[in-house]
Amino acid sequence: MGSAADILVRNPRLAEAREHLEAALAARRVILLVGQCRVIYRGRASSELTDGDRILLIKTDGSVLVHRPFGYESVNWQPSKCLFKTTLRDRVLTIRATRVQPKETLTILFSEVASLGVYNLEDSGVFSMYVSEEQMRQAILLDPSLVEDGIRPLAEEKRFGDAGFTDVLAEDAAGNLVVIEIKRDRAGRDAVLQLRRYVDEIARDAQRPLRGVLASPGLRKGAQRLLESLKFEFRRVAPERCYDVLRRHDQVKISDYFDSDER
Amino acid sequence: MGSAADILVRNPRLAEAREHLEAALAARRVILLVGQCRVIYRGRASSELTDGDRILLIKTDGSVLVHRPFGYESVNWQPSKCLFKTTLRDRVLTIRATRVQPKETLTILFSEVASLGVYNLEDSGVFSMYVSEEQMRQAILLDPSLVEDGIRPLAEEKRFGDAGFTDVLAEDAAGNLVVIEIKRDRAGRDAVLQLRRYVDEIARDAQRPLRGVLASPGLRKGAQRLLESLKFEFRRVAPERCYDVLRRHDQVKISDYFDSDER
DNA sequence: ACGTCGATCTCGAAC
DNA sequence: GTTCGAGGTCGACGT
Repeated sequence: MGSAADILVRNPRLAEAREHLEAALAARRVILLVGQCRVIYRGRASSELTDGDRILLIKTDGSVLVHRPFGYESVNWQPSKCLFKTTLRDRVLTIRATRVQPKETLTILFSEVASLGVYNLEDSGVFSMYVSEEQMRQAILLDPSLVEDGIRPLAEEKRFGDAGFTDVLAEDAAGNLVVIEIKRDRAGRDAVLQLRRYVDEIARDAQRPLRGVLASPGLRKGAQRLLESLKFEFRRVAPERCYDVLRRHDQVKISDYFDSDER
Repeated sequence: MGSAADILVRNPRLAEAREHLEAALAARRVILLVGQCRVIYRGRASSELTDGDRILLIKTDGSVLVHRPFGYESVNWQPSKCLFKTTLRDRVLTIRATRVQPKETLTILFSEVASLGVYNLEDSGVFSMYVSEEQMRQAILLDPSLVEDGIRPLAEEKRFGDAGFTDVLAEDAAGNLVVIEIKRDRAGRDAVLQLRRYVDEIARDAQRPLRGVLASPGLRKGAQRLLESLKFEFRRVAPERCYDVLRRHDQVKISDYFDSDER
């Protein structure tokens, strides 16, 4: 890494800040600007934020984040591929980030800059997450007994009309079709309704009895009742067991998912 | 603001960085740490991110964000009210942010620090946003002709079972009940299903004919067909007209929503 | 605490 | 381009 900070200045004059900014934007560097600003957004909605101290982060892909000193979420933002324009007038440094589709603009007006950092960051790190819904699905395909003994998956990612994909379509020991909806977290009513959509869709073409099964670590309150009223079934599937299956089939890279003291 | 940056150091040794960090965490300052790190998350799910240059932002409320040099979203994070612990061992500066409920920990392991900034930021700015779904609802309550002439809202925020709230329940000129579902953006199939849920819920108790109306700026593709098959209606309601109504009733503070050159 | 729903949601995948 | 579903979604609001 060496010295990743190209620029790191405290309380720069606005003109100086603008010069660094222009060069950094042209070079597609990561920019951190901390100072007093107000923010205007116009696009899908409109917003205004009056003066205060904020952190502005501009990334290499042209995405923009404005953070207040508190709160997890950014107060204003712009996704990647923004076009930038800076102006300096009347002691205000204006940064405008424009997105084309949909057309929206984010305008940040700095009246004071506490610090400006410009960085040349290299990040080719690999990000892995466990256990996603997709991994639960893979585990169930590898070992369908996670859901039910004697069940056999019929096709991966089979599509039915506009209703989207069923998570898994299978056949049980008795020859019934089984539509399986998977949730990585406890399933609520919305998951049951989603299952119903898939079941309805498939029922239109199916020539044999059809079962709807919700596979998840648990059920939220209303889900049980709704599930019963629709004659669907619930199968408890713990992410831990899915992980075991994946590991047994060497589908998982992570080494210390359950043993690490980081857990 | 004066000098909001308490600390701003380039390439600090890890021990120095840790000292500043500990003091800043105790003082509840905003912290910006840029450098090479890897990240481990354990909680509702698990994730690992191998080495790379990242931006770490810790806020006054104990929220944490780890940003890669690209992408709008943070790669790892922790919501507010985290507990922190830092350690320095084997040339690695470890920052651990723990959340109690749900129990989850985020561990960031820095091997190099390009810059460390500690800030005392003041932000009492006011954030205003237009036009939200709630504002569209207010506009429709103020001027129901936005949806249909002769319609009269019956009650705000009337509740029905666990199904949640209807956006607006009204009575039309003929005395029918009208359930109105509002969307600020073009409405998709999910909005129609949501409307059905409210209509079904109310139909159980209603003593008179019931209509379901979807009020939004437009319809997505599948929504039209689903709407028709369920015998519901669509009413085009533009956010701009809602804004006009709100402004006419002095319900809006913003001055230049449509006239500003920021638009 | 849990459940529901909106969001400038973002992001990706399929069509 | 559009549509659809996942997300450690988050956050707000209500029970």
